Amino acid sequence: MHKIPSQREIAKRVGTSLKTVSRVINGDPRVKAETRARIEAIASEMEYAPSQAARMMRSQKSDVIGFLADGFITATSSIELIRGAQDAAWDRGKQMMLFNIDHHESCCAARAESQLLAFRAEAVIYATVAHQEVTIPQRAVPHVLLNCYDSQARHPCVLPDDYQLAFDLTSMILDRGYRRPVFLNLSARNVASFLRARGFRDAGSTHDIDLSTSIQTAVTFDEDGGTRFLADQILPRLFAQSARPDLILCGQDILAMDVYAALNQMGLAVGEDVAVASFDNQAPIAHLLRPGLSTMQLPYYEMGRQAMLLAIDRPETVGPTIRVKGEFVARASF
Amino acid sequence: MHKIPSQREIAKRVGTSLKTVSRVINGDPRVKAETRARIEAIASEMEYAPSQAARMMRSQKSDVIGFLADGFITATSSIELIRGAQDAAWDRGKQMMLFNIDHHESCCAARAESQLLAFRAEAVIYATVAHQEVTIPQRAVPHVLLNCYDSQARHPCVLPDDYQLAFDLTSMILDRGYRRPVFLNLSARNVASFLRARGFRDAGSTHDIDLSTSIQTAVTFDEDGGTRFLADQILPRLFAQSARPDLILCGQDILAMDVYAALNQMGLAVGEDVAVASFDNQAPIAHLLRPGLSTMQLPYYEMGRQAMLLAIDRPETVGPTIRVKGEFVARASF
DNA sequence: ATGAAAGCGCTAACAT
DNA sequence: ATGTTAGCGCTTTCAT
Repeated sequence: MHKIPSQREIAKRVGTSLKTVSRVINGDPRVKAETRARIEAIASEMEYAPSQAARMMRSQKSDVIGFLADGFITATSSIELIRGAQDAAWDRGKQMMLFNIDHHESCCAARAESQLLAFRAEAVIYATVAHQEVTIPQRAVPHVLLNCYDSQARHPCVLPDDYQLAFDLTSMILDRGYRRPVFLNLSARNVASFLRARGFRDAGSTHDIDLSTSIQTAVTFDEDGGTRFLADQILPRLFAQSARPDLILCGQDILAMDVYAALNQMGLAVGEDVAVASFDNQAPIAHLLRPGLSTMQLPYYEMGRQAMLLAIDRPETVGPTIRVKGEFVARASF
Repeated sequence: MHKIPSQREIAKRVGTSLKTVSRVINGDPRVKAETRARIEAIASEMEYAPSQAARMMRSQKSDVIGFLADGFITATSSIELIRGAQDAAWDRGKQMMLFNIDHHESCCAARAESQLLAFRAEAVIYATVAHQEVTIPQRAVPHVLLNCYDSQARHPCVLPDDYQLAFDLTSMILDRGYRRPVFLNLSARNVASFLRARGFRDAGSTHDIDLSTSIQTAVTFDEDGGTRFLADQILPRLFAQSARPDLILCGQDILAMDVYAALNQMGLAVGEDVAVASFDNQAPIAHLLRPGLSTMQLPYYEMGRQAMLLAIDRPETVGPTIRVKGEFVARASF
């Protein structure tokens, strides 16, 4: 276990002043090339590494950005948010500190907050697993909301453009000639679902097709809070009608899994008898379903990046709402 | 944007010495109750928050543990590792710093390392997505390996007990009366798969059943590095034999998805005509398959915790290998 | 191009 | 029970 030397110790060994060493370490050009080389050699030999603590203290800036992930991080989505933010922080020479918090246990959030205060975090990103409204009061430290928005717009925020995602995907569907798409949406309690339903409907209007009756909620919650999908109840009903759907649009990839199963059970071949499309939360599922599921990928990585850039560049407390578009990933189901 | 006061400023307002304030902040009991109350009141009124930077500098300890996540964090498994470590750090008053690195881009790992040095991290956890062997030389900062082990055992490590997982699951299968289980394993390049195959076989031996010919590799990699499962090729062959399998054990939940599909296609009802069991990587899949998939859950959360505890409590560089057992999650497929 | 001095906020060590 | 002093490692400011 080796003790990391200080600039003073390097200065002593090199026979120069502390300040000159500091200049070299910080890449200040006003040092004679020869002196610089000597110092660099010795520093590296002594395995010098600057002390962030001392730097923070003296310069009064921490280069730390906090990331509060609210709700248990289990979904792939949240990881993409984190990765995007992490990479952006990294690019800008900032250090991101991650905390999993549970909004419902206030003690937990409070501890995270005091940690971030102790590190003098310059900004905080508050991210939720689902696109939702939250209530975050104004704070001393600027906050950026990620995948959520404040009820009173007190903070800048970065959101998936769910309306546009649905609008674009539906337009693509109609452009390819499908005429009777049905949207199996997630719970309408959900902001994303609400926006997507509107995007779906509006894209229909643009093509002179009334899709307002082609939207169904295909998920319920059982007593113990578990999610249940209803594809196997809804689809047989739909296909019993005279005008059968030609495409099933699923609110989530995992719902698509159920839709595939239900369609198979009904003797329908996905991609041939009926097309399926979805919104992408879980790449591995979309990839492994057969035929591969064509999905509108949510821009979580990019959202994470944007949030971090806002956090770094906009010290103001209020700010813009950024909506990020998705990217369509074509596979074989549609 | 409020400037956080220092202990000195509080001392001035209260009319006491700096050190007394320090005592109160740090919960030192040797302060008159009355003085303590006054200081606490003022501190809270001034919104005092201790400076971690100053603390680190003076006390020469950082309370920071680094977490290097090698390979892109996409799998649910990695998040559980991170959550476990995070929670343990938290409980012990440590701060965890997370970095995603890509082993193949050395620049990236180097940057993470210098960051951790700058923060004077007390230990580093190096975690991989897959259970594998790695080569990590001895370092100045103690390393704990998580989900991987050093080729020369130079570091303590925490691993899933894949052998035991398979042994226990297989024993359970045989105890319940199944006599012809088949193990559709992942690639044998994989350490976990290798160990599980042995556990499967040995559990068979314990029951006087030879399972050594009941193990098949059910995954290949296509040119572009994508994974392909072979359930639909393997299963029909197996079921064409006179002695049909009575249970399919899958190396991964996502493979089980394919197995369900293949069995359905063959007109076999999972849970009735044939049982299915699996090793759990992706809870949502296991939960949503119908019937629900019974899986041996990998102990990622617990592994993360253990690794963090090792990192905190064992400053030595070398150390033990900890193998963590899984927990069986019963659903309806077996 | 180089250096000296001060001080960031805190705590360890040692008084009183 | 409380206070004084010194110094952690660095950067800022001001000299030379």
